[in-house]
Amino acid sequence: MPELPEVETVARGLQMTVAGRRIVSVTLGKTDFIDDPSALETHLPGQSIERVERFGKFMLVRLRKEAASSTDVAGDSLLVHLGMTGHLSPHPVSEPPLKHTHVRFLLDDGRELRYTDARRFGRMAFLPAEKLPTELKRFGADPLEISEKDFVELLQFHKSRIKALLLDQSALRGVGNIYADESLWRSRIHPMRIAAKLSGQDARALRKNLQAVLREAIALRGSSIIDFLDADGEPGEYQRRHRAYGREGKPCYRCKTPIRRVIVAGRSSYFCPRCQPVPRIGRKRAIRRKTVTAKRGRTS
DNA sequence: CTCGATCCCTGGACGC
DNA sequence: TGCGTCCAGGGATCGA
Repeated sequence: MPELPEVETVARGLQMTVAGRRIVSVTLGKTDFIDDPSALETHLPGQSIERVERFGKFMLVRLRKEAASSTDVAGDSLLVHLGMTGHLSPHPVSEPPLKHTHVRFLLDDGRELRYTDARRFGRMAFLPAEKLPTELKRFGADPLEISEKDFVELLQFHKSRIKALLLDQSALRGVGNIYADESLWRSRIHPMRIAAKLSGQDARALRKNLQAVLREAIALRGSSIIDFLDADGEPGEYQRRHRAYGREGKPCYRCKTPIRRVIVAGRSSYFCPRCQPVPRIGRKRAIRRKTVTAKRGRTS
């Protein structure tokens, strides 16, 4: 579940370990998660890794052609999404590849940058310089950089549930299920509240808490629930700090009320029913839905 | 615009 | 031990 803090951790690690290296060749395994596999084989060999950045939940590997005279001009890039189980890390070529290794970039120093992804929920795409700006415009603001004014307006203009909005990459880039739930718990906001109906005070608190949660998670190298390891293969520490996510039935850290789980925007959402009360409208809706699903037979 | 449902994919947890 | 089933979940897509 790499979200913003995990991807930031991996990107920083790769920046330290592979920036400046030249890609010698590309070896592909399964390619159904790659936009245009042959573009990787055609365009990557010979280019150098100028730097590795995070963009939302993507890693943006900025490349530089051998002959390029200046580093100011944006070059081609490789966009990598780790999905649920993706790993991107350098290994000595002598080391046998792990199971589910689908892409190997041979580097000019005798190492290989390997992409491993059991579930192949990740994505990889080569982006020529001229296509990068258009691609990046599909995404919303970085949650760590968005101003208070912009954040409050973003909420005002959306009638969706706040949880769905937080997860919407075209609204905010990088927030996933864990940090959405954690920031809502800290802000005492129920995940089903309508974004536009939140008070300005709630909206401002949510932004502050979201940013705090993300910064703290980055400082602890992210959460490693099951599948996530950073570029050095070290698990993150933030999962020990989770106050809502994954804690169904366990007591709320504030009020001891058991944490509950509901599905919002198709995702498990953990919240404290006492600290994060359901708004009146949401309550009516929830009851109506319950009646309907009871007739149909249920899913859990 | 926003919603839910469905699909993608594999491995871990759990029940028997 | 082994098998079947459920579940996790980001994102694309489709119909309501």
